[in-house]
Amino acid sequence: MDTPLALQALAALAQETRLSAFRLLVEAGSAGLPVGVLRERLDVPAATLTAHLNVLRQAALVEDEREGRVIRVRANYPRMNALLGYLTENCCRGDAACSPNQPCKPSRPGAKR
Amino acid sequence: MDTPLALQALAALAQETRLSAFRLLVEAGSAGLPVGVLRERLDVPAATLTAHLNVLRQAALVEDEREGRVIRVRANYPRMNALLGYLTENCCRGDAACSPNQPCKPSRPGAKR
DNA sequence: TCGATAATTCTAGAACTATAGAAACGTACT
DNA sequence: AGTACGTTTCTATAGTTCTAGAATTATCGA
Repeated sequence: MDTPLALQALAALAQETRLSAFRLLVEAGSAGLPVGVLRERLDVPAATLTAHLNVLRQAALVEDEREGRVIRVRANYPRMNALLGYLTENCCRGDAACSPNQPCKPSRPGAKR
Repeated sequence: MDTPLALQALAALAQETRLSAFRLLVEAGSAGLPVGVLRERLDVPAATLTAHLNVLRQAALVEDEREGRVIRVRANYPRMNALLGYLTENCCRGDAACSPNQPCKPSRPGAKR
């Protein structure tokens, strides 16, 4: 990940509604959540949520897929892991004891809550 | 780490000069760097750098110590690790295969560059 | 084709953030 | 005391981001 992408991702996450939305999606795993469910859980007007989702989309932190009228949104785990890696890159001059971040992979696509 | 602290840390990092400064400090390890060295490497006016350092300080991402006229700034590793942990918390519904982030610890305080 | 529902785009005002010059402050040296 | 140096605070301006109502688009079922 390069600096402009990391900045975009950080700026996207640096806002309460977006951070909460992203965390709900990270928790939801690869099944993701419909926009309407996010709207309900976050309790924001639809236009406001869309504006925030657009920021997360541009930063490629989430992806979505239409299912009829519903749009299902998912966290982009590889992008999230790339961001974590970027932040710890060259930690302590690349010392082997440092930066041992392991990626987070959604392993149970449709598991129950 | 709670949500307001995470937001503050993310907002602090979501700016080019601050992100670069923080990364230089992460790389520098626990020896940190004097403000003047940061100013030189980042090539920004002193007042601008101070304003940015104040944001990183408020977010507790850096700490500093006066050494005579020089102020030496250090990355706050525990805080950085807490932020990374916050972002992956409850990843994929707390699945054991997920969120195995390991902390980054500066292990060689005064190692050469 | 119509009506309902899900989500989006458009828009504009309010709130916030970045930038950097000038002045001030703290420490060191003579 | 006086000068130099490193850093900060103060301040103002320019620029960006947030928010949400109203209008719009897309899909579905009858």
